[in-house]
Amino acid sequence: MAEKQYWLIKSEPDVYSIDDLARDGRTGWEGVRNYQARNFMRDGMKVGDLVFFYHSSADPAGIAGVAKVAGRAYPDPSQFDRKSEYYDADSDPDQPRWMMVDVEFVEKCKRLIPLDELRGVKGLEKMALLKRGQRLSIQPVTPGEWAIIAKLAGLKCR
DNA sequence: GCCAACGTTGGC
DNA sequence: GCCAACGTTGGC
Repeated sequence: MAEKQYWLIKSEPDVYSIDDLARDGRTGWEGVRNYQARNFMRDGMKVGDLVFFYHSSADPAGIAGVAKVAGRAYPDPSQFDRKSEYYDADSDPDQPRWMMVDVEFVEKCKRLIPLDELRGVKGLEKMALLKRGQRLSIQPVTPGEWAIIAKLAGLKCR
């Protein structure tokens, strides 16, 4: 049994927020069109892995809650949907280019932890999210980083 | 294989 | 709305 891993996924709350996930319970994380992010979903994410739900392009941006990986990666159907904004004409149905996972709501932070605050927290100096110019929408989180943030956010799952 | 041009992300 | 940073594309 592989060690449980931790992740972070970004979402613009105007598009899909932690409250939306709480309402839906579970959702498909479709539309990821970046190879590195795809690889994390396809090769890294395992059922039960915990995921920080990060609000990007928000005021303030920050960590809003926790989800968990609900299933292994599967081909993202939106890549074959001509009407979808995520349609990819170059993706071969026999060898789908883009994958997605389902995520399940776990809990909401007692308070949102703003990006600005994270930058000042001891122990998070090397966190991927805080690196300059970091745009990756799916990132691994170390157990140490998880523990620090979970405590700050008053989360039950640590 | 290089790299300029272009498109996108996301903080501010 | 601006723009720095970055990923992708395509000409050569």
